[in-house]
Amino acid sequence: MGSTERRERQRAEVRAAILRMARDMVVREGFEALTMRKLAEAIEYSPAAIYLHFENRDAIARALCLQGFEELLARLEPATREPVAARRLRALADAYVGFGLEQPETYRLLFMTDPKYTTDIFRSAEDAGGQTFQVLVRLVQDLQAQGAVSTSLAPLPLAEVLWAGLHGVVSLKLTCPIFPASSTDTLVETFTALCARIPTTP
Amino acid sequence: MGSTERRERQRAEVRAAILRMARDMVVREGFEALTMRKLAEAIEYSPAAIYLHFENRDAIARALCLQGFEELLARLEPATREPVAARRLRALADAYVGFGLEQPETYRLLFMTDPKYTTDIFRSAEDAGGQTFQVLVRLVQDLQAQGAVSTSLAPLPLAEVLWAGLHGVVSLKLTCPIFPASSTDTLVETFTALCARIPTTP
DNA sequence: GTCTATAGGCTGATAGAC
DNA sequence: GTCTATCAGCCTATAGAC
Repeated sequence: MGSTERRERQRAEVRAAILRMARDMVVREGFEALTMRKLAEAIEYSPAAIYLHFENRDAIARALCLQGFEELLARLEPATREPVAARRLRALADAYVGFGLEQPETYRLLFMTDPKYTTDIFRSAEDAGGQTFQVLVRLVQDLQAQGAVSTSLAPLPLAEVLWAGLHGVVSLKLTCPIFPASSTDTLVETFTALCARIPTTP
Repeated sequence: MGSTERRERQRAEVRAAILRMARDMVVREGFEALTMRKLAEAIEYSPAAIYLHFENRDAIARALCLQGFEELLARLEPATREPVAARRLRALADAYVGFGLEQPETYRLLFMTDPKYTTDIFRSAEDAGGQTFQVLVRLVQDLQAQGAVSTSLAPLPLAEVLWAGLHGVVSLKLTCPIFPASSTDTLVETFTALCARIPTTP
């Protein structure tokens, strides 16, 4: 009797379809434009059907955030393998900013919409938020070990400031298309240069 | 016959009352919660009356942005008078971040809501946005002249990165109350230390 | 100028039939 | 499980009476 399994599978498929479509809609039109009705219509179900898989709209947002953050992590991953800290800084910065600008609406949902969602990412500790932050802490420690950053500054706030700086560049570019007149590349270049000077090889 | 003047005055008073109440509501509950109905009720007029003074909700938002940005400018002004560039950097940073955290909903409206509003601030060139930016450019030039920032970086992108960094700190603190675990003061301290080393008096 | 009334939409969420 | 129908509310904006 594999009928329970089949039902489970079908159920999971509907859930996945809801999420896939929700993601599409958010990417295209932003989270505000994601309504239960439009979502239902898009997957060709009635609005009520969605509530069998998600408690409410917030639950969908949370699932999308989790997914979005995993995409961000995946995007950063290759850069984490660069051994020279100063180069790793630049690679991570490029990857982070690239993600934000290429997926503006996802980025907005993750970091610029509701404190609730953003907080969730960082509260689920060891996964999403914590992992990414650890990447930055390690980077800062290596930068200091390799003489690119003053050791008189504490690594934790340094890593936080690093994140804040990148977030500032991304979010300003997103909410104010005309202000930072410099290209994204120039901004990242300038920011990373400020953060870490290239160590003089002795 | 001063009756036209009286009418003009009354008209201006109603307009001012609308803006005052709108500001209050935004400060208390955020821009999203500002609706024409609630606004009308609060000033004890009918919704239709508001449309005699403002074309639509967006026009109110623009007026509030202008006002908010002037408040920000006023808040920065004292710091601009500090002659030692490194100290001015710190004073400006404190003032900027202080404004953002004390008036979170105003800050959100100015810089984190709709690109349209934020863009307006910077397009009206010589006033609001441009003025503030000039303050930062002058700061960077002085920092370079006083040996606190490398002259190998261009002043314009440097000033933009400075703004982005401060914006990053404020907006992360606003949208993610738990993430930057460090205190605002520590973050600003760390950020300004990264931006400018204290020049060694020769 | 200010009102009432209303058009013409939208929303999240749920009860109850099948 | 899925639907239809609907509740109960919100919104911006405007027409037309006073």
